[in-house]
Amino acid sequence: MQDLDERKIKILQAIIRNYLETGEPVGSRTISKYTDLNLSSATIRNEMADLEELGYIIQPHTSAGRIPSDRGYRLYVDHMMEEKEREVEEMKGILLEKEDKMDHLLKQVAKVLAQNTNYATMISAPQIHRNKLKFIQLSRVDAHQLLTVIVIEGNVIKNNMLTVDEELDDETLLKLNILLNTHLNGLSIEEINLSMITAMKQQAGIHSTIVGNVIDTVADAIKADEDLEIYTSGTNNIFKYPELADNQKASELINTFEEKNLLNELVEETLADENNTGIQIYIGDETPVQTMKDCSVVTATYELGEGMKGTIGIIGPKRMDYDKVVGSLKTLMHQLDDLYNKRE
Amino acid sequence: MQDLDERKIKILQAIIRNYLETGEPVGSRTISKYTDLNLSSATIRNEMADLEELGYIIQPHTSAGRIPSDRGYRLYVDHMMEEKEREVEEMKGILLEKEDKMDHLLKQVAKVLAQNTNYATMISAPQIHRNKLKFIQLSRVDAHQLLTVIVIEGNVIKNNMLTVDEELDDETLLKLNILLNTHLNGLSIEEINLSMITAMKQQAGIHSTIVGNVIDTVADAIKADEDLEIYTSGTNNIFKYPELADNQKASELINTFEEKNLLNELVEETLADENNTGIQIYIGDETPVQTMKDCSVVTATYELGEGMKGTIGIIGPKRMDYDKVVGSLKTLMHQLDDLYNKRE
DNA sequence: TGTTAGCACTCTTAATTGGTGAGTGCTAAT
DNA sequence: ATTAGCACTCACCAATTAAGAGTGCTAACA
Repeated sequence: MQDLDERKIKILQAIIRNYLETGEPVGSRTISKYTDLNLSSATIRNEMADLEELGYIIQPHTSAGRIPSDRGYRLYVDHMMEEKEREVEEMKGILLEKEDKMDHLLKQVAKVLAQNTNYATMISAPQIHRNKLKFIQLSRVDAHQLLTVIVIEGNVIKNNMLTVDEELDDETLLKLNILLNTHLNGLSIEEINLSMITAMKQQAGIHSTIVGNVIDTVADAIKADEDLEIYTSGTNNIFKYPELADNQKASELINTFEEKNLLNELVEETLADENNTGIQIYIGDETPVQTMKDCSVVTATYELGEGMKGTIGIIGPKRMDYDKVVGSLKTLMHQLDDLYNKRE
Repeated sequence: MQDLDERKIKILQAIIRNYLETGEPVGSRTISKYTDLNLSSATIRNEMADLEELGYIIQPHTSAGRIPSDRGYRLYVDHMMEEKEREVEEMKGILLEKEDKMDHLLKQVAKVLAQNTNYATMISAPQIHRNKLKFIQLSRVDAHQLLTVIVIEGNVIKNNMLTVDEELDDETLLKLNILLNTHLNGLSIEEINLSMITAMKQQAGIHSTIVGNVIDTVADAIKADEDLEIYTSGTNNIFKYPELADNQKASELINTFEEKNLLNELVEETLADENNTGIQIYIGDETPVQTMKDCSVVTATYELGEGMKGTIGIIGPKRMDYDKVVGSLKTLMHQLDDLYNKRE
């Protein structure tokens, strides 16, 4: 950056802005008119030659205009971007509708964001970090079927249906419930050890199998949360950008969005980076997901309180409208905050 | 069909078989060698001219070979197909793993089927027709939070967390539970009428708000089941077939798979048709989903007992390997049957 | 009468060519 | 330091050509 004077920066900025709009290589004459520098195309050409040597722009072939390199984009998003005010009223309306089921909410967010930006989006369900058991309940649904309900901190609810051989009367059921709750409440999965389990089984007497089953269910419930849920939307938006729309790339990208576990790295990388304002930008090769090396990825971390953090990602071409995307994400994060405060 | 003699049928069959493999228009010389008819290409040409006149095959342009028309495909799947034995061992293994959560199972089925066939697949969650309430339970999770658990016939479980102002002691809770269950058990949503609700609220006294909330939850729970869940997999398989892989079509198809509600028609159409062996084939324009008019769609109805019916669909190019697909679907349906019997 | 060989014809596909225009790099003049 | 001017490059497009596959038709044949 120190190797760039004022004028070079202005020119680079103009090149990037123009390329973001058109997607075509931009030539010296265009810049000469587009900027208020009042320089001839020849001068611009000289400057552009410098910029190319410094690695900020690239010539796709000998006599074409220039396009920004990854390094150029990086400089742009780091220093030259001006965040515009975003109009996300539409988002507001939709989001604030009554949406009490988490998965619906997340799907909705992904969808609205995709429609709003015209890029592909993903959102990961909040990860519960302190997986403590809050509540267990065993109920008899009919003669041989028991329903296990488990509530984890953060009000995440898991169910399981259990088929049992023996018939249980109300009193036994109550006893089992008390047994389970007194022993397990407030514990995390690591804190439930074998001796505790044997003790409980002993107290349960002939119903020890049930206790065993319930504990399995608890284990499952907490484990199931580890392979985190990811929702995506607007994947077909990639077809709007010719540089991503060729069969090879499109197929790979679509596949990445379908096999959502391929997005895990993205989520983890985003969550790992703590020292940021909440928004990160990966340009081209910087991305943690290989198949997206021709894209740019903008991610944000959202938090719904109690340490429930999740990741939102927007995936588009390198020439994505960074200002707009960052703006939208920021607005969205505020709205999620509001939503959480209302919900509690 | 009556207008086709033995030889014409053999030739048509050969054309279709060959085209299914190669995807290229097939010429007279190829057929002359491919079949055991021992006819020269000239004779074949004459026959092909006839077949074209009858509408079973098409010439993409004046001097190319022939490809099957929709009508040709139709004749093929109706009469000329020979179902081969399918090797679906892989499927067997994966499916029979412990999968107690319905949505996991369905995702798994879609995925395995997609890998097995190399086409895009979809599966709809079984629709519960008789939506009767089986069980309701209100539990106190902490001071101001109540957990509502609702079990519907077919062991579908729904939860909702309820925030209440008043604190409830155990006894009141028990009373409310008894109140709710005695009134509502075994009822379908249509059977819950206003007078019943007022009666319950009256009995609940100061806790009538809670009763109201619970009933809302019940309504939601049953309603949520109506916009049926659909899972898809292998959408990027469409890129393997050039005739579907151009940007326009691919984008539309991907979008159809993402906006799963666009697949509803397919599910409904399949479920509506009762008088079949369980497998239906839609060729080209026959499909109920407009965006798939360049595809063929093979659907099957599966049943998990208690009238819980769902639909499996395979979407691919018209030149899909019908034998294989039908075989796979049949095997799969048997396996689902087995699975159900084991689970109960 | 059904089958076949032969041939002219059609049409797609791929490779080649030439022209055009956008854009560059360099030089010399300002 | 800036700019005008000019030769040069290269992608893009359209037109041309050649090759190859496949057809339809006719005439000969069994």
